[in-house]
Amino acid sequence: MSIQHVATQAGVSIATVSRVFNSPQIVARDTRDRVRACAEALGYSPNATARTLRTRRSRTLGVVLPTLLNPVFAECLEGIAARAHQSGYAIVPLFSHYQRTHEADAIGQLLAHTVDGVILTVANAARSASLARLQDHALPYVLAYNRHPHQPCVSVDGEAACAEVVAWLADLGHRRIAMVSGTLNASDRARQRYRGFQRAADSRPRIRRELIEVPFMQAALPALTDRLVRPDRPSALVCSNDLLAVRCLRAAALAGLRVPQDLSVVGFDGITLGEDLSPQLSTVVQPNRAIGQTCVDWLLAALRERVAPSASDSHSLAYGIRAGESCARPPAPAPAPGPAPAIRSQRGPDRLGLTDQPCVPIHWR
Amino acid sequence: MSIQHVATQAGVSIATVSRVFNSPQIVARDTRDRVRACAEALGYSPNATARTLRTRRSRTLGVVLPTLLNPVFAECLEGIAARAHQSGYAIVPLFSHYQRTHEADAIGQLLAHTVDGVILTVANAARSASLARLQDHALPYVLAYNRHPHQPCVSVDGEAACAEVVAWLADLGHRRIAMVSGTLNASDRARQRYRGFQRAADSRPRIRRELIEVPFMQAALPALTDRLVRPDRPSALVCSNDLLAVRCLRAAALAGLRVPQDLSVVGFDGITLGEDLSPQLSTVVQPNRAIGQTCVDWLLAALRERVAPSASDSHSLAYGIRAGESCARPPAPAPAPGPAPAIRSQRGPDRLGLTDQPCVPIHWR
DNA sequence: CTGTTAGCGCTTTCAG
DNA sequence: CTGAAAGCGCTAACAG
Repeated sequence: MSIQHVATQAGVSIATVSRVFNSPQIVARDTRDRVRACAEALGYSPNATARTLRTRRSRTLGVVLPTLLNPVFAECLEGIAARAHQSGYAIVPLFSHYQRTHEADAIGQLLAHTVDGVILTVANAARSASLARLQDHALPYVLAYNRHPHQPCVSVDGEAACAEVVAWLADLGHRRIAMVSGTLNASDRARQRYRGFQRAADSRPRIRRELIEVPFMQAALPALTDRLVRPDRPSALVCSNDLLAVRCLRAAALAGLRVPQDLSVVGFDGITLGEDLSPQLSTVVQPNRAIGQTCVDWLLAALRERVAPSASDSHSLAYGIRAGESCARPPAPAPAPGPAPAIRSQRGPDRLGLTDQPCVPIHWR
Repeated sequence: MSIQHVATQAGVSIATVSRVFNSPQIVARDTRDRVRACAEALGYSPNATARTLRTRRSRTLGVVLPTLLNPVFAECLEGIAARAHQSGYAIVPLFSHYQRTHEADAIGQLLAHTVDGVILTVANAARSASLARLQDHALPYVLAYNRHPHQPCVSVDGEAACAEVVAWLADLGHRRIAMVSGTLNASDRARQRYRGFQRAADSRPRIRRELIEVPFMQAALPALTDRLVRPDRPSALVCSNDLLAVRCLRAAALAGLRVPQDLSVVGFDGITLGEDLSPQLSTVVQPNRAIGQTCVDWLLAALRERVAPSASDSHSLAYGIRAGESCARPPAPAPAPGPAPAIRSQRGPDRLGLTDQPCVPIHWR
């Protein structure tokens, strides 16, 4: 079923049929109607491949994300897919699993597929072979989640968000606060969040900060549990992502600690499932869907105007902080103001409980 | 950078260059090496679009899934993407959000894109306009998660799994068991699971079964909580999926019920996050990744052999049952054997706790 | 073993 | 307003 069939059927040339589909207004009313009727009757729709070959525009966007196993990226991809579909674009997603080689691979594939543009999240926006390659080929792209002054990025200010979280925990009375993160080396986003954590902690003299780096998600549970059973354990955990935060919740349960009475836990990402947990996860909420949609909109606008997205137009979207129920005052508050602390001594193993004092909301945006 | 450039550079015809990339063995060793060197030097890689137009094979697979917001489909898509990539195929995913019209839409897009085959999950495999359309166009397809005797499906026997779950709950002493499901009308998988639930419950005379149908995920929490505070509440909940199960856990907490002491909850899907919950979610584990991979393998094999995947070759993959920690004997066991039941009367609101009696594992596969 | 040639289905000048 | 014709980059006969 090609344009030729429709043309002969309608008694016109293929050029006319083409016009009917691409610039209907320049075709005479009745020929247009006739062609449309024939196309409809034959069930014809223009072949996207031929069109791409001819116009050198595929109406296809490449997407490179770390993994769908983290709901953050799944939500983002949903947003991308929805908006792209609305705009008549298809997407070709590839996953890097946080590995540079896969990242490079993916770019190669997309280049061969003549996608019109690329949305991607890289390990390190500062120096990425992938980005250089895209530039070489003059293929427009937008970074999602990464932040870098010289790259076009759609993201949230994770550094500020983490600083804010630390400030609130400090105000609640926490003195020993640990950041729980995946390998800092593997992700510039994780480093950014850690930087915010450091900055805020160091700006307050009485805070003792600590970094708990868990290289592999599998090994996280025992590592965390070990840390939490020691007497010098932190009273609050700031996690670099929600998946890690949920694991911390589990580790706390295994260590016999109640959240939030014995331990406060804050996540980062705002995955939907966190709202259903008990205690509900306190977390920094990123607008994942909006990040995806913004990337698409920006990229398509750039395509329309034939200019590459410029770093100076980068979007920093607003984040929110969900108070949740996993944060409260520390078990032994600072002696300064407030009622005298009651030391909790008997703590049954394998016990979890919601706070009986109302949770102090941290902040909403 | 086209085949022409490489050809002139290497001093051969474009046909030879093409051969070097498609059937290297029929090209003389040294011409082959020379061509390869030139291609490499020029950074040439064959244009996929032109190749598709010519060969009518795009090395692209269409994928239509309900949504990525459910980790089940995210995991499945990961599996699909990984295997497709391994085999040199790209994927074009589209999401139906459980709506027939979107499903049809998606098929239209994929048809225009000349994908080589389609992997999809439909609302109702028994009569689906989408499947009919694919057949009309002789586009090979495989269904994921759906089960139907006359369709090529890769799935798990949800009916048997649910029946098994009910049997074990009954053996634990549960008499009032409810199935919690999304709209049965919207999904043949949900209906299948419910059928297993019914069958198993009805085969045991003393079981009182009940269906709690929650049309919208948003409305689920109050509906469930309301049901759980009533004195005639079920002692066990069999949920049609893990997301719903997690919400049940939340509803139980809000209703002041401890899981599993006061209420047992079983999920379906085996999402990874369930393992980190406290109590760890008891659930039927589906091999989501393997389902995706199997779909790809089957479809590509069919493509290779130029035959459409046949219903008679459908794959029924093994499921597992994760014992977890969210199931135990009911609070007031049947009077027959065992110790006399202690009625729990004072139950503080907003309290959660892990079981203090060890959880009875249900089963592992 | 290699080159020539005819399209795949479509868009886009250029004439009329 | 419409048609003829020239390709987009590549593959696959068919000759040699």
